[in-house]
Amino acid sequence: MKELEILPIPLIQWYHENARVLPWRSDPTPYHVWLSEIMLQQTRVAAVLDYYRRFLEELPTVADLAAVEEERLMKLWQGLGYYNRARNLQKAARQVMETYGGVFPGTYEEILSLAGVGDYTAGAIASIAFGVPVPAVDGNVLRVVCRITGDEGDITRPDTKNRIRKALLDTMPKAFPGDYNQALMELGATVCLPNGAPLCEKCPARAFCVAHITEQTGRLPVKAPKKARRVEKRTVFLIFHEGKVALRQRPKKGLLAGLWEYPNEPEADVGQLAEWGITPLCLDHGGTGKHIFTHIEWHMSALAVEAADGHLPDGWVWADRRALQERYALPNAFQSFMGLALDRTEETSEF
DNA sequence: AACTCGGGGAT
DNA sequence: ATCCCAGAGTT
Repeated sequence: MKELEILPIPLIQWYHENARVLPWRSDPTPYHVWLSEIMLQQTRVAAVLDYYRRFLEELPTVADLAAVEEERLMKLWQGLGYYNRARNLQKAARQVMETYGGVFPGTYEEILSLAGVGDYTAGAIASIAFGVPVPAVDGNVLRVVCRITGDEGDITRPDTKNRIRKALLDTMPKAFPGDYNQALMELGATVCLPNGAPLCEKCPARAFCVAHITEQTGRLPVKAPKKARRVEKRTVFLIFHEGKVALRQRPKKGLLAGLWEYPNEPEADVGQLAEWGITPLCLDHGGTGKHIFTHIEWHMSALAVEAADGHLPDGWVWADRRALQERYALPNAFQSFMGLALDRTEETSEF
């Protein structure tokens, strides 16, 4: 592993010259670093920027986050995905308030004990916000290290990840662990790109990178193939009455847990409305939509319904246009029906 | 170890 | 279409 011993100085030099200007780098308090790291889990920098700004604008401190209404929290997270990150974020904020008296803990083990914080995120917060010399091994770091050292290990395997974490711990510059960890990630995000398209001419490790020298960047890192998605057909019901649309809340666990949605069922028809006690006055096609999750693909066909009266099953709500836009958190899966819903809802005085 | 959990941008 | 992203929690 002698490549990792040579790496720190040229990499840190490169990082100081090429680091992107990012909002969580300008004032890296533990709260800022933590929030950014949670938002950045499996999510690109570009997708996070606006969410990060809006979130801190409304919830500038850990205490604010601990106290905010869940419905408002989910609205702030709407569209970012992996919604349990938001719930765990608040759970952890309450841990910080109650267990640590409102002061963000500074050791790797304490940070790791927070909800939603795993070994990567604990390492990132500890090193960046507190200067603790621990690695932060994400997908970028695995790719960079496997290429530079010519590691053939399957990066989807925990033992490969643990081996690389240990190698980094033994070779990282202990004086500036935060910059080193961020430099590894920055290199992976901007130069050592995936899918065999790295910009090796720009890489500070090009002189000693095993994958570059032996022309194996297209093959490394080794990664086991992932399982195929399953397709689900769903019928979506856009039910209107007096300028409002019917919404229901999804179950507390599982896919899109706790978010609001237009009622939908697997391959249902108008008969479904009777089961809900809804009398359709007129029916239209509401268009179609496709949404691709990581492991599921929804093919949706919508029915637009004008209801004869205001009756709905327990727990469902009538949302006017403003509530649809500003109150209820809907997943992006239903975005293709938003245009029709907005057309057929009205602003009302209620909220 | 395998599975679940979003959404989007790049190729 | 496929890959993969500053991964973590559950089973």
